[in-house]
Amino acid sequence: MNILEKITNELDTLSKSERKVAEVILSSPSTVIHSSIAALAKQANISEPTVNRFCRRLDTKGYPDFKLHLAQSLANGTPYVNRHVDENDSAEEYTDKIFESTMASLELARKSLDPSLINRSVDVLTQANKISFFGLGASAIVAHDAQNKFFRFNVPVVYFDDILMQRMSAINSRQGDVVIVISHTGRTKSLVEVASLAKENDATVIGITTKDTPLAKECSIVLSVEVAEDTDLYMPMSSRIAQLALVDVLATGFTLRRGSKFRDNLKKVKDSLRSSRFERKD
Amino acid sequence: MNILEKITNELDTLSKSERKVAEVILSSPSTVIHSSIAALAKQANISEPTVNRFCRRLDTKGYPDFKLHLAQSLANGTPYVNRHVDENDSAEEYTDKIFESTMASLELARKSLDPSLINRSVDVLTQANKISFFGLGASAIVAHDAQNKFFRFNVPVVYFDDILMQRMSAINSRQGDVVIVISHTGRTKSLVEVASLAKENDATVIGITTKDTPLAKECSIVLSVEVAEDTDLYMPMSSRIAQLALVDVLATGFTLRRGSKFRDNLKKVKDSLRSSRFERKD
DNA sequence: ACCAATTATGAAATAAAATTTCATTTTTCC
DNA sequence: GGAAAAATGAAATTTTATTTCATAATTGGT
Repeated sequence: MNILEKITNELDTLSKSERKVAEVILSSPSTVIHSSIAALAKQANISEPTVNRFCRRLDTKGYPDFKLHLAQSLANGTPYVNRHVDENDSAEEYTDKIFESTMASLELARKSLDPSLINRSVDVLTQANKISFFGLGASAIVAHDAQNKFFRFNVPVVYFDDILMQRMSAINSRQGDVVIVISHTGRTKSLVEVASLAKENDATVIGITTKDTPLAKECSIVLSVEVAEDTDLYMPMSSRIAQLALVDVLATGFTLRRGSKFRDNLKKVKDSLRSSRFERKD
Repeated sequence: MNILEKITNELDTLSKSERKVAEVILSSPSTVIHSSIAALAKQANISEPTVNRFCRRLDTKGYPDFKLHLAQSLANGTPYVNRHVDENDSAEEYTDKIFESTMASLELARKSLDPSLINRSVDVLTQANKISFFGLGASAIVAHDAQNKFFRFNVPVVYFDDILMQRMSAINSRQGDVVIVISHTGRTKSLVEVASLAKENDATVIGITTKDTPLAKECSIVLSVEVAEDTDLYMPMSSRIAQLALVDVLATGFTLRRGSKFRDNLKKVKDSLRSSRFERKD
């Protein structure tokens, strides 16, 4: 949707003269939005009709419409997109790219989440006798984090990143227990089995995973987190951050549901750490 | 700066006819950016020069320039900002707020990072004999995640979230070892001590923390991650996500520095997981 | 390497859009 | 109530964008 990206993408479908136009625009887009078609044509050393044709090729109605699109792309910097890290990127470049991809993933994840399912999950969680978080690999970190949050709520909560412990725990679960299984791929065999075991033992199984996967099929509630393909460079990156944000959402929902008195309690938990820290001398 | 806000603000300094223009624009700004001055004039039941005067009153150069500003205001609706979760928020509302705050934090964190320090950190990491990640509480999760990433690089890497193990490990460190200490507050006493011990034993200490804190003072390199105040509702939320993104950046820097052959290796690590997963039937 | 066919390009003409000028109307304030 | 000031729109002008069409460049076939 971003016109600047589009120009970059279509660069090789353009004719020679049109490419000249593209280059002038890419090199200083902010100047162009204040130029007339004549000025731009002169800058690029080509004729006005060429500029016009260039605009049309990018699916805009003409030059003024193109400028509108360009202005929108320029507004607010660039919206977050997945830009791939490149072999020769400087530290600044790959830092920017990673952060931007992460933000783009969060944006996408947010859009793909179904609030009514979040609501149901929070319902179930607030009424749980016991909450278990299971994950492996990168998702283990998310489970770990979830435990760190939920244990503050003074609810029995466990987290396991060990297959055997997960199995044992799943088998011991019963009605009223909530098991949250985290897996980006939704295809990790042992986790699918754990989910299945927990379900057989009447626990409510919430899956933080991708929809339409073997794991998703075993869950009572599927919180599907969509993440752009191939953002990750052979390591889980964006997916786990989206999952963590989702855990934040669940924890927040939980505290809201419990009311203000409960939140005072959280403050106490936080304050209890004070003695372990150096004073701030403000 | 936002032209729509500006119109609203200046509404009472406008003349009667100009106000008609303002109302038409405010009621459907997205239509206006595709209208000519004549169309807009007709819509508002006033003449074209009035539209032009209206534009000038808003400090734009004329109608086309005004449309440009309008288009920019419309782009990207709302930039990511910290919006506080409210007592009575619906699931959808607090979900959006959490995700947006997270994105806002990432944006801020990115801006506050110094690429040259990232570069130096990557330098040090690629030459390390051993890498240790230490954190407690929410930062333990970040350390855990970092281990999960760096162990793929086939470098000796450890992670501890236990004070005693951290101390012992720090005391055993030596020249060529890199110790990464993670703490958002930078004031956790035991972690500051661990950093100090590691430093005394000639390890390079990298702190992922807030600058100008007791921990920062003990570090050879401080990667300071700025996070907006009081985003967090008695729990660390945004801070740890920004730290995780930073870990991604370091890991990415590491792989880039090591060249393409190294990346083939990563692929192998990833592929090794295949047998533990259900096949995808695409 | 040549020549038709296709495609790309720009000069000039045309059309569209925006702005200025100026006469008329409306409002303000004594 | 009426002169001065401000607001408004019709028409003229200017600026800007688009279309048309003739020419030039490129491509693909032999």
